Amino acid sequence: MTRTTRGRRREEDQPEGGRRDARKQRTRRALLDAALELMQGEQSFNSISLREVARNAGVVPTAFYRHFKDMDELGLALVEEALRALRQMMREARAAPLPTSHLIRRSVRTYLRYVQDNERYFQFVAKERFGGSRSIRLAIRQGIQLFISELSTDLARWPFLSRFSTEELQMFSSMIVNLMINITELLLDLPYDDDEEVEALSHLAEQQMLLIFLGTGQWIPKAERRARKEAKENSASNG
Amino acid sequence: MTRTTRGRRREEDQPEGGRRDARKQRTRRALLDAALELMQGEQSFNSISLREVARNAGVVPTAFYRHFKDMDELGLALVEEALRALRQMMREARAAPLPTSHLIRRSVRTYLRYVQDNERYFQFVAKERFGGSRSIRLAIRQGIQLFISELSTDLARWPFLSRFSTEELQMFSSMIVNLMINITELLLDLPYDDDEEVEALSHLAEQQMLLIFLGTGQWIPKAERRARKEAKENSASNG
DNA sequence: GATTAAAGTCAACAACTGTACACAAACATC
DNA sequence: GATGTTTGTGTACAGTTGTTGACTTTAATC
Repeated sequence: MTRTTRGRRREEDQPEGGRRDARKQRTRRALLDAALELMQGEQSFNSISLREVARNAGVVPTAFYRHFKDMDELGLALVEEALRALRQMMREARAAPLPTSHLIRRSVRTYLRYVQDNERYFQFVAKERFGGSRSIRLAIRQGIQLFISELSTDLARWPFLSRFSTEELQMFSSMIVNLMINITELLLDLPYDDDEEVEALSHLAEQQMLLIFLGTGQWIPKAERRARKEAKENSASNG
Repeated sequence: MTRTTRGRRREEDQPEGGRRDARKQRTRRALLDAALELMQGEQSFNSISLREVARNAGVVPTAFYRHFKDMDELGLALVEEALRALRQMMREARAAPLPTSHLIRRSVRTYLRYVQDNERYFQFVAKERFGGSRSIRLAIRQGIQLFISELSTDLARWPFLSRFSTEELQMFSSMIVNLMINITELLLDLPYDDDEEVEALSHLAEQQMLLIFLGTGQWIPKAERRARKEAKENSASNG
């Protein structure tokens, strides 16, 4: 007759395990999903109402407050979820490093596939990156910055990029990230997932990345640039 | 006693000249300005209300309908104004071509100055590029595409870029434009116009452009690439 | 100067919004 | 099994919204 849950008495044990909490998490999820759903259309985040979200989640408006004090708080939760998922993907990609052959090709495709699978989140982030409240914008910006930094440390391990300063690597990374953000936004604006169009976007992204890498090949590191300048001045004063 | 305007009787003459029309244009402007003003804060375009705009323009809500049938129509008018101003700037820049020395430096600075001077419009466009209604998004996208095309034809005149196909030039142009869009958005998000920060952004933009141009220097045109491949195949079959 | 058309005002409406409060049900804990 | 807490419901209220329709004022036209 005693429940299987009899064992755990102390509150510290599995504080998120009860039936009650499961229920709570379920409607919380429903609210988040409802918000994402509503943003699939023309609406932006601060044009959708608390009531609309509640209605779409199959819950009465006042229940909203049991989960979020504000719409803004819900918005931040969405940003957090989106960026966490992205970081997760990055970490996995790093754990199983691709062979250098066709590396760009593969990682671009993996990424775009991921965007398609999590379209709603990316839709949200794209809209709120500049349209959202200050706090939301900041959260997104920080997420992107983190992204850039991680890519930067990855690039540092590439032999033909090792001669650059972290500052320069950051610049390269930010260009690559911005490029991918741009491609992402093009992908999101496709009327429907047309495989041919996605293929074209992949190709475009690859080409653009290649161009940047070609650029880095010709880039003269800051340190060297200074050295050359000094050499030139010396030869001028000597001649 | 006869007014100085007595001369023009026919409606076809100067259809926009009357005192009445002047008044109309004035409140129309007030409405547009009010909308821009309201968007300076946290709000996005479809979260500001018709009444709010009218109130801010010092006019009763119903007067709005004498000028726009919709908020969406007002939004499109704003896009149109913003893009027209931008095209105007481009045309002037082309009419007085800069000397090639420090060309990048100068044009970047001219552009960023322009963004600062027309901050409200750029703020609006940045927010609505992905947050707005379908029609607004489309209008903005078309404007950007036009921008890319014009830059592309300009680049075609540069000697060291003349060997590329229009398709390739379009790609280079789109990268440069996207780069500048990114810089623009960074500029708009500065808490206040801090000259030092603006200077840093200018420098960043220059560096990034330079990297792209270095990349084009190494880029093998599609036509040549095919030729080389064939040559390789021939030497393989001959050897 | 009378007539006509346009630009703006006023009052009213039904619908929707965020939030407060008292309440019912479900569950955890003793 | 009684008690207290948590999660969701129901009702209510004061504000705001978009849009109508009838109105005044203002300027252009005959």
